[in-house]
Amino acid sequence: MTVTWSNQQIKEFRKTLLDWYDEERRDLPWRQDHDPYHVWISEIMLQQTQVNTVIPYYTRFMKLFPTVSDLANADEAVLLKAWEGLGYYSRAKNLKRAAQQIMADYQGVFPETPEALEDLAGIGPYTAGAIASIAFNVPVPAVDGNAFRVFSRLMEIEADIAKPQTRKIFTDIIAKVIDPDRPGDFNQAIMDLGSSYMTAKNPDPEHSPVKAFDQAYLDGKELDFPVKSKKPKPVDVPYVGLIIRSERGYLMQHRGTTGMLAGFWTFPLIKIADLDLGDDVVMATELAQHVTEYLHRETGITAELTPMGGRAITQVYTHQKWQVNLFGAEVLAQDLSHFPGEWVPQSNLAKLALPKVQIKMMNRLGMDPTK
DNA sequence: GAAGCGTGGTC
DNA sequence: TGACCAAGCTT
Repeated sequence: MTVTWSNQQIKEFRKTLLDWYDEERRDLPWRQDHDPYHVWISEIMLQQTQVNTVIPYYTRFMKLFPTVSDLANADEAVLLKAWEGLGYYSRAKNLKRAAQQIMADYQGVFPETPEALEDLAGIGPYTAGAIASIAFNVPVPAVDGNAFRVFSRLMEIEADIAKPQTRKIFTDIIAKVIDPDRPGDFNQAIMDLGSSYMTAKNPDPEHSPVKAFDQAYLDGKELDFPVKSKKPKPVDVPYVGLIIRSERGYLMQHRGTTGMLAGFWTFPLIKIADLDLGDDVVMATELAQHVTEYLHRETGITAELTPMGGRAITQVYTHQKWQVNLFGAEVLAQDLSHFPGEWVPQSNLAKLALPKVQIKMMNRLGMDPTK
């Protein structure tokens, strides 16, 4: 059963949490001030991404784009390159869109209310709450995975946190518990707690500053919370990857503006299901013939494709697991009329924004993706 | 409201 | 190796 707290308990919890935070808060690059631009960029980078991963990206990003104005005017290719390796690349594109909104609608000055913040591209309920509370001291919850985990344990809340409607339950509870005088510190303290004593795996509730408030721990049920339904595992998707080299460089494909890895460049990737091979099991040599015809149809290139051997390159995403089988050929360069790609000299490859699967293909060839 | 969207770390 | 997990948002 969900525990409820008295007003007295709420006050004691706030003091205990904030006293601990004042002593133990992590010193992070984006915590040097409360500039909304700094808070915003860090919060977007931290979505589904760990602190240690974000730190070097954040530092580089601030040198490249020091202000909202710089970001609004950013070159999209430079922006994607700065985000390369962080994943969820729509975050980067939304950052630029939101920066343009701030310049156009607010003369470059950040709006302060959660409602106005949520109207900016890429800012949802969590990020709006984080910016409003941390940068502007607005007493609103910032309900992220940490808040779900911490409060589900403190109060033994059994609602499934994987379900969208569960957010309201937590938002309402945290709205009552949040410290009205220090909402930003309160929200950040919950996050620090969630990434130290109250982690998902191997938590240490025994030494937590708020263990007296942790009902799940007191009942010996720390790991029973949060309740979270499972997601299906990613499905296998077989691909062919083409290593086509000419005197003008490698054949590279631009992945368009929507869907997986939008805006990125890779060696041409063909979903084997798109080759319409029927249900028969296809041998590598036979597959090579089909791909050769496909390549000719799409690019006009005539090439004698050879399977490159070795295991398929594997790339796991949230919903798919790509298995990329490599085929290669040396050809004479020709103009690519309607194919969305270009010949790229090896010396220019590193200037493009390259996703991990492309890095892995290059590594297989013994190429250095950084030059 | 479910599904799509990346990558790196951990056990 | 597989199965989660990590400061979610958009459609």
